[in-house]
Parts: sequence; C-alpha cells; structure tokens
Amino acid sequence: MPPSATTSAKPKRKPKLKSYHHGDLRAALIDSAGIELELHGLEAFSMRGVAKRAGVSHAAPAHHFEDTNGLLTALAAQGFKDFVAAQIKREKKAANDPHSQLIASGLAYIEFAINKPALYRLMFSSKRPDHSNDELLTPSKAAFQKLVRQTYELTGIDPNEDGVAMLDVLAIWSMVHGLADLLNADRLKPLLGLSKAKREAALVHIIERALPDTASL
Amino acid sequence: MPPSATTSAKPKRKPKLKSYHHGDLRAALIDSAGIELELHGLEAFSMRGVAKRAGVSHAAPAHHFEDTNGLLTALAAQGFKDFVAAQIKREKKAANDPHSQLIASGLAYIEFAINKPALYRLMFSSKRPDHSNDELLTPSKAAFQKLVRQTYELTGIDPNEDGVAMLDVLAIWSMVHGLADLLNADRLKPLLGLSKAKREAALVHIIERALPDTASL
DNA sequence: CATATTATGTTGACAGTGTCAAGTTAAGAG
DNA sequence: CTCTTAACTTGACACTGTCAACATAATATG
Repeated sequence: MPPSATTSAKPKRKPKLKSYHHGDLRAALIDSAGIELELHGLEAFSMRGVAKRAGVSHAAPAHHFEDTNGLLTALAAQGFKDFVAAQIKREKKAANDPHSQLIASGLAYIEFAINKPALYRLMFSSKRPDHSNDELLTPSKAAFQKLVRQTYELTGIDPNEDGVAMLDVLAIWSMVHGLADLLNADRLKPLLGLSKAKREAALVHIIERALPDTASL
Repeated sequence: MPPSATTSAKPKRKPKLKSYHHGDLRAALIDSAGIELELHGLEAFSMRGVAKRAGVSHAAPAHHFEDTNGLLTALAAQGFKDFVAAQIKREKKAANDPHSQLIASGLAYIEFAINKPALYRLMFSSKRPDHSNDELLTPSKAAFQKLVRQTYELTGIDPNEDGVAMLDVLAIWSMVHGLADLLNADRLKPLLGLSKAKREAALVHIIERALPDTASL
C-alpha cells in the first residue's frame, strides 16, 4: 500500500458512480490536493482546482475544511506522516547501528525534499498551513522527536534532559535540513549534476561533520 | 545611508507634490513592495496593494515590471545586495582572520533571516521571483562567490578549482542555511528562547562543526 | 518655439480566486 | 415513515492579476 493512502479503514468510497453524496470526500480532497500541489506547485494551488479534480462543486470542500489553508494544513499533516514513513523505510535497508540509522534518516529527509518538492515546501517553508493546529503539530513533533531519539541512541545522553545534547540535535537537523532545502531550491548545482550514488556519498560526508564526536565511546 | 536605498543617484523624486508623472516610480514601487512584503507577508503580497501604497493606479506598475513576479524578482535582487552588505558590515566588527570572518558572515546570514523574514523567504524559498533572470542571478551568485572566496581564504585551496574543497563550501553553506531557515520558520524553539548573545554563542559552536579541519595548518 | 513621438500614467473590463448565503438532496435518527 | 441534519449545489460578492483603450506630459525633432 502506498504511503499516501488517506483512505479510511471503512471501504465507503467504491460507489464512484455518480451519487449526490460522495462517501469520503474529505480523504478524496486531500488526495486530489496532493496531485494538484505537485502538478501546479504551491503558488498556483487553488481550492477550486482541487474541487474540480475531485469532481465536486467549488463550494463542497467548505463542509470539510474551514478554508483553503485548512486543506493545506491537513495535506501537510499527511505529508509529515509520509515523511516519517519514508525515513523508516530507508532505515530498514541500512545497518542497524545508531550511526548508520541516523545517516539513513537524513538521506531519506533529503530524498523527500527532492522527490516531493512542492509537498516539502508546504511542510517546511510555507506559512499557509496552520502549524499550531494539533492535527499538523502532532505528526511534525513526532518527526522531530524521532530525530531526538536517534541522537540519544548515538550519544547515550537524552537531549530532552540535557541542553548541550540538544545542540547535537539542532546541529544534525540544521545540516540535513540545509542540504535538503538548498537541493530542493535547485541551488546546489555541483551536487545535482552527480549521479544519485555519488551525490549521496558526498552528502554522507557532509552530514557526518554535524554528528557529535563519538570517538571517545 | 541605509542599505535599502533604491533611490537613483539623480535626485529626481523630491516633487512628491502630485504630478501626473512620478519621477522614479520604479524605485518607489520596489520600496513600497518591501514594506508591503514585511507587513503582510509573502502569501498576502499584492501588486494592487503596492500600487496603492505608492499612490498610483493599480495598472501603473505594468509599465515598469512585466508582471507581479517581475516586481518580486527586482525586490529579491535588491534583497541579495542588502544581504551581502549586512554580511560585510558584520565582518568589519569581527577579528580579521579567515575563521572569524567566516563566522561573522554566517551569523549575518542568520540574522538576516530573522530580521527580514519575509524578504529572506522571497529570496531563498519562493518560486515567484525568476531566479534565472540576470538582474537577480548576478547578486545571488555574488553572494555565493563571496562564501567561496572566504572558504578559499580559510583553507588555501580554491573551491572553484578543486571539487573536494567545494564540498567544504557546500557544508558550511548548508549548515548556516539550515540554521537560518529553521530559525526563520520558528522551528528551533530551544534557541529562540535564549538571549541574542547566548543564542549566537550556541550558533557559533554549531557552525564550527561544518568548518574544515584546519588543525594541520 | 512648435509639433510629433513616446514614455508614463489612468480607467474600465475580464477571468479567476476564496468565501459566504441560500437552496437541494439524501442519509440516518426517532 | 417522517424529520432532522449533514453533505452538496448554485449564485453572489469582493478581491486579484492582467489586458486594452485612453490621457497626459516629457522629450526629441523640425
């Protein structure tokens, strides 16, 4: 099953055969919004376009989302769940030591920024989603706490308890995020020219600079 | 003189006293656009709002900019000039060794992202400006080459000639940009709580992780 | 200086947007 | 089976960017 399957557990939406009520329009709108977003970009995103794609009238979404930004909030929330899922998927392919797991997590972060550029921008660089909304805040905090946990496993110090250890977290996050963001914005020409394998090899070297010194362990 | 003085050298624009022709509307529009941008944010930016602020009709700007994104392109270009100016200003207050100069440059980068949040986002995270336009490309490339030069001075190897040395540049840029971007997005709560002095002390430690090993020098 | 040209401004129109109000349909409660 | 209400449609409004048509004044030209 693809990660973005917003489909609810109850199979209520087979009857696509023209009925006044949709069945699960909310999920269908989020799906359509994801397609519209990657297709036309964040700047050209429109609620009416999403409604048209979902095959409903322009005002139908109002019954499921407060406004356009409300839909984008839900979409970003789903994005963070997919984001963490992609990280976990990539970690499984890596060696099982904390260092390798952290690197895998970082590479997945960067891969996400490249593969889903518009969604990434919505999640990390847009003010349109309501980042204080619980529906979004929960999965985004979960993504951050995942990094905290992985750093903890690497250093043996809990960053949530130790301010200096938290600086390790911020350093790793900033480095990975910086790489992801600049690649997303097409600004790292020297790296984008390389093959994926060579690019990731270079990325690993750079990310490792941000990792705390574990020689003493 | 404040950095953002878009005023042309020739003092053509004193006659604000209601004349059909403005004198230097192009510069006035860029100034107004900068104010509108920081006031209402990038998402709510509107050409008509800028025109109203400049005291002209809604269609007047069309004679000076191809479209709204054209105005944003010019604004971003001016932003990059101010950006480099802010870096230079901060470097002058720092010690004159390559390491200190690079740190000062990085802290100015981060300060800019915090002090001019909307302009920063326009320059680094928006697709509305035409980043391939020469008017914008020239100052943005200049900002990058400044970093290249400063890294060169630190390591003694020209990154434009040596691929490995270029990785140093990318690492430093990514780390500083990551910090700036996350602070801009209000995502580094542990750092934003601190006083400016304490915050910058922590930032220096983090940035230094990205710097190449110069112990061998 | 007088006139023609052109740059720079205005107004009005159009399609597209988000959002609201009012009406329609059908699902589910009683 | 009827009634309430959630889900959807249509139509309207204010706002946006952009275009076309027109007005004005700065400047080039005879």
